[in-house]
Amino acid sequence: MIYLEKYVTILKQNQLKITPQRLAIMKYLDEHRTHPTADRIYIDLKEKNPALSKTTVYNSVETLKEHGIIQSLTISGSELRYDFENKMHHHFLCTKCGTIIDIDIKCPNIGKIIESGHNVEEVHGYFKGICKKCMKKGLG
Amino acid sequence: MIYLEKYVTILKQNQLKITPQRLAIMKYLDEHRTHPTADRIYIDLKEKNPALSKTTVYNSVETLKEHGIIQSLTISGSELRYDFENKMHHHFLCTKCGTIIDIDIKCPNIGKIIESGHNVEEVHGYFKGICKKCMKKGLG
DNA sequence: ATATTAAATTGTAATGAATACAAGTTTGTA
DNA sequence: TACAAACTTGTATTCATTACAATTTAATAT
Repeated sequence: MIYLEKYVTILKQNQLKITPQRLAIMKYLDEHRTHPTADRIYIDLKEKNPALSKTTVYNSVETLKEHGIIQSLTISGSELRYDFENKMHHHFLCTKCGTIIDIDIKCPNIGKIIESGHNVEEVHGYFKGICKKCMKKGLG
Repeated sequence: MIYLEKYVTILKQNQLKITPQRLAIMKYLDEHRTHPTADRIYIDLKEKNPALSKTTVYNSVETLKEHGIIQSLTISGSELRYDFENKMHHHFLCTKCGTIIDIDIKCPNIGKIIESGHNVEEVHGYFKGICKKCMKKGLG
């Protein structure tokens, strides 16, 4: 379990208890950068750990999010998705293949909003359209 | 009903049938720039028109959205919200009072994404934090 | 005007993501 | 080793949204 040290350290830094469930969820999110839903995480992790509860997954991702360890996306509308990458970046949802692509840009408008008196805590940039791959396939 | 001409024109331009329900929904959205949910629209319009069906509201806002007459937001996560303003702008959700404020800025990053080969159809910029009013009240 | 037909509306039932809750278990510490 | 707080589990709900079939209405042609 030495390879889980990374996640143990993060949980300790956040004064969160180290549980096998949280470690499994963090490892899963770290290794699956596909912006999965809580339900997807649950289904996949349940295979190796049948005792896992859906509530645990929902609670865990919420806790990890509250501590800024992971971030959540609402780009697809009907469900929350999670991303182990917690630095600011944008997302592109392909309406053909459903893939969510990371867009590594920062929003240059935050300054203006802060200047106008609001306190900005989260920034989300979502683009929707047809991705490069689908365009090349002639699906555009 | 002369004051509904504006919405009649929009529906005609989009080759959509002119129904009292659609007119009422468009008028409501035009006059309530609070980014209401379909359910909010339903509850409020049902008062004057008890025969209104929830399904009609959900169908109508979806149709209006498909035609680009209105736009939808997923900023609050658990529900879809609608906005009569269809030009590109961003939104700020205050986590204290729940207000969604329009932010009249355009995203300067779209060009880069198009250059990289994706076809961009929708752009959403969401900011979350504590709004100016709540900050002044000392709620920050 | 009237008939026609495609489109829209209605109401109920079903789905699916997320949450509430109470009981039991585990973690970290004393 | 004992303890309290935190975490996990499973079930039962909630709530937004969708599916669907029957009915009604709007726009067009007669």
